[in-house]
Amino acid sequence: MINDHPNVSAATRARVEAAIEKCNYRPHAVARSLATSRTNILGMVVPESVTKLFTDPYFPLMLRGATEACNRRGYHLILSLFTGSIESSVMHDRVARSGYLDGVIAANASLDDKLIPSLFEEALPFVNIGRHPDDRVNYVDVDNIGGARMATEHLIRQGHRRIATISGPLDMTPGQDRLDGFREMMSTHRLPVSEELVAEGDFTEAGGRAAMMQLLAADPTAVFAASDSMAIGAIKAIRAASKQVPEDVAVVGFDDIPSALTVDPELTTVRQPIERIGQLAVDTLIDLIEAEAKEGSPSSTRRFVLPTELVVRGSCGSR
Amino acid sequence: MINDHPNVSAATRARVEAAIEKCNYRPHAVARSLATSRTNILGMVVPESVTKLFTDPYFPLMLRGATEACNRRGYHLILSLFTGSIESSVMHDRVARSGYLDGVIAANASLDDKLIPSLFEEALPFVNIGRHPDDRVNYVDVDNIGGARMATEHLIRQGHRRIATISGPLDMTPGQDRLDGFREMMSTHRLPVSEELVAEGDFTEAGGRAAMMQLLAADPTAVFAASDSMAIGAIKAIRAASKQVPEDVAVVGFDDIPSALTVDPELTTVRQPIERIGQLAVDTLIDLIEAEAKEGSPSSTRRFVLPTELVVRGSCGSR
DNA sequence: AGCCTCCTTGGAAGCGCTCCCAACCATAGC
DNA sequence: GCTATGGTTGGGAGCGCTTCCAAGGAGGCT
Repeated sequence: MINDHPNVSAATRARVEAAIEKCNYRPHAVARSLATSRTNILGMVVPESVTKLFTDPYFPLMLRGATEACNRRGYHLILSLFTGSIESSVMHDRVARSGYLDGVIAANASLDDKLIPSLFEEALPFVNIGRHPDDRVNYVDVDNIGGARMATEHLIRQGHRRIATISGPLDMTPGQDRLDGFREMMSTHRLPVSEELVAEGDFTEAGGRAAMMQLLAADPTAVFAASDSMAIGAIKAIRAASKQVPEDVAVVGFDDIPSALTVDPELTTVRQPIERIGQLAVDTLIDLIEAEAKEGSPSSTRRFVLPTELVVRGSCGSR
Repeated sequence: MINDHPNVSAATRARVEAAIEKCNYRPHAVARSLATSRTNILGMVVPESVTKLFTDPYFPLMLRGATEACNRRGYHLILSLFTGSIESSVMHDRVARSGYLDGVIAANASLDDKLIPSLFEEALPFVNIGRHPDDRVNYVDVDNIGGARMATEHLIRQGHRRIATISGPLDMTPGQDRLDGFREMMSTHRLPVSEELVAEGDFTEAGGRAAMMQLLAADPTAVFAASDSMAIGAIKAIRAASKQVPEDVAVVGFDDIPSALTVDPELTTVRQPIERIGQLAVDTLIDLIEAEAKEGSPSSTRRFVLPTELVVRGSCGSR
């Protein structure tokens, strides 16, 4: 009875522990898993649409938060990137039915991603990163709408009227929400948003650059980019058009990735607690798994929306 | 006999497969693992000294290569970042003795890292990323010395004589090797390398910037940075000192990360096949595991050194 | 037609652990 | 001194798979 059983005498315990020490014994995790039907392994699943963004600093940071929580709570993390070369139904099966996973974190599964239905089918506990309309889905998200509102309002307060936005992909909820927040705040201030002031990016620097080149035709005095990578791309496009940031065009980003501090001028941005998201997703998932094990039935849905915060630096012209 | 047994009649096989289909049956991976003592799970271990570099694009790319190979060959990958908050002996144990891993990839374990001895002790097959002097260690590396030589030689050919370098951390082999390559090529051309022309960085952009600020005192006409992130930092420091790249100071980096193309001017750099490293490490590890399972004894040591390639762009002044 | 061989198939053991239950011992109460 | 009680310990079943072996069946040979 290695497992902290309450009714073992201290003497026996000591004797056993001495023996363990002597033989250098380790319990065999696989055998234990078979007996308990628990593996202490979680899956982190990155859908194909998101894998290409994997080099954005967002993912490493989120992953670092997730692994930190796993380390702290004694779990392992299997990383599954859907890499296109394998059919995604195979990957879904491998994740949902591998038998190795106690639970899964879905990294920004889009609303129509088939991953989530197959997770339900296998009754595998999971937490999505990013909101999801199905009310059985547990998720951890950040206040994208609020953040986008703050960013937009800040630009409006600076006196800007012709404000453009580079949205994220509109099939991803953060892309959608940040655009919604922008539109709402513009409309609150009765500022029109003509279609030439909106360009869809893909969260990458190259995409931001391309979108900005297009937006420059509309001659905005400010731009709200839905990610820092895109904001950095936008700054480059603005410079390439021989304009100054922030004098000619003010720029605000979203994420507060490390390089927001290393661009010139430093990027005004909406900070989201990226590592915290990974941590919280893992902690929530483990709580879910352990509650289910204890109570025997799936526990109530858990949802967290972390606050975002405007960080004012040089790129918006207010410093 | 689900497992491709040779002596099963076609009819029986078909019947069994129909039943499998009908009951929606999946073999229980954990039970199978217990019986075969194979899990098809690999570990990717990132030592503490390297975890802080985890947001550099290098790791996501390498990881993407590694997961691609795992997907292709039907393995899973457990990601272990040593996050300081947990004592590293505990982490070593959790990796080497978890019982879940068929093998391990050590991501740039430094020469004195205790991870490698504990892997030997458990007789767990492993592949290190980066060379290792112990001749029992399998590894995958890139030709860091050759790459550094090419970069340096290119600058010399451009007519530079006073060439500085920003090295990586000298307790990591790539840091050491790239500095060696630089020194060798300088010495080949009988160019002195005074100590004021060498600054140690930490592979980060901030570190590169700080190192460059220091080097500017020595007034070099060119600088070889041992990573692109550091090169980007260096460019910023050069600009901050009101100098031009490449006119006043030519810059060459190392890695060819995606943002080498998005800096202005585009970065001349030494390309290393980052995703390929991850892939090759996984493929080698799996080969090792499967050979060992077949032949019963540890197979011979495998070592790969991938070539590097100079990519000439704008930052070195030759275009 | 009988026998041998090879192919096929079903069954049992075992992987190393947990969990449960029954047996045990010691102590205390009557 | 005997039973009741509670705390302790050892043993057996079972988790779901693989692997090995023996029994059964079909076909070919003499």
